[in-house]
Amino acid sequence: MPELPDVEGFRRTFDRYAAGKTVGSVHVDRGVARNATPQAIGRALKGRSLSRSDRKGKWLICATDGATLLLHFGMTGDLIWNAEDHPHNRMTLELDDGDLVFRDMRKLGGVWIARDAGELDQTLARVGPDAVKVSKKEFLERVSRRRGSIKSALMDQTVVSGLGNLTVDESLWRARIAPKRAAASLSDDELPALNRSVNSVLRSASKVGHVPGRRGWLTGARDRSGACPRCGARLERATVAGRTTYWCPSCQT
DNA sequence: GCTCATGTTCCCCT
DNA sequence: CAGGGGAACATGAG
Repeated sequence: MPELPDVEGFRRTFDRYAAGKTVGSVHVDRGVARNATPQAIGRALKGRSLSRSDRKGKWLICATDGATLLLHFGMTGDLIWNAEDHPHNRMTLELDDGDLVFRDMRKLGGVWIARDAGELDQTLARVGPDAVKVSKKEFLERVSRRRGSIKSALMDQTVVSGLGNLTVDESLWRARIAPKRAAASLSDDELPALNRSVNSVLRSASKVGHVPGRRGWLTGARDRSGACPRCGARLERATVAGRTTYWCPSCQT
C-alpha cells in the first residue's frame, strides 16, 4: 500500500488518535526494529508524550517530549488504531485510551528511534525533498539533472521523496509522457506539466489515503480493463526501472 | 509448484 | 561516479 498518499493517511490516523497521548507499555517485534533493539525502543518511548506527527516522503515522523519515533511502511505496512490481534501486528503502543498498532505482513518496513536531532538527520539523510512540498523550480532542477529514464528519476527517493510505482505511472500518464523517456529529454513544457501532474495525483490520492483504483485513473485500468481511460488504447506493460510499469502507447510519447 | 506484489538496499557491471 | 539489472529481505495471494 504505502506511497506518499497512504502515509499521509497514517499521519492523520496518528494525529487523530495518538497525538497528545502518553505512551504506556510498548511491544516491538525484533523483525521490524531497525536501529535499536525492541527493548531500547520501548525504553525510549515509555512514559513519553506524543506530539503531532510529520511526514517526509514515505516516512512518518513521530516526535515526543524525548526521542523521535520514525516509521517506514515498506510494501505492506499499515497504522491502525485499536487493531484486533493479528499475526502481522509488529508494534503496539499502549496509549491512554487504546492501542496504536503498526502492522506489516512482509516486514519490509520498520521502526527507528532517533534520540536527538543528529540521529534524526542521519536516518533521513538520503531522503530528498518531499514531492508535494518541493518548489517547482527545485523539482525541475532535480529531475532534469538525471541521466536515466524519467520513471527511474521519479522513483528515486533521493531526487524527490514520496512517489512510488503507482503514483509515478499515474503522474506520467496524466502528463502524457512515456516512462522510458530520458529525464533530460523532457521539454520546457513537459517538465512543468509533469510537476503539475505529480502534485495533482498526490493531492487527490492523499485525500482518500491511497491511490484510488477509480475509473479515470490509470491505476484502475491496470488491473481491470487494461485499456487507457483517456483514449481506449490497449495499455502497454513492461519492466521499467525494475518495476512493472503500465502506460498508454497511444497518448504517452 | 509457480509468479507477482503500492519498497529499499546492496552488489556487480557497463 | 551514475545508472541499469538482479538478488535479497519476508510473507502471502492468485
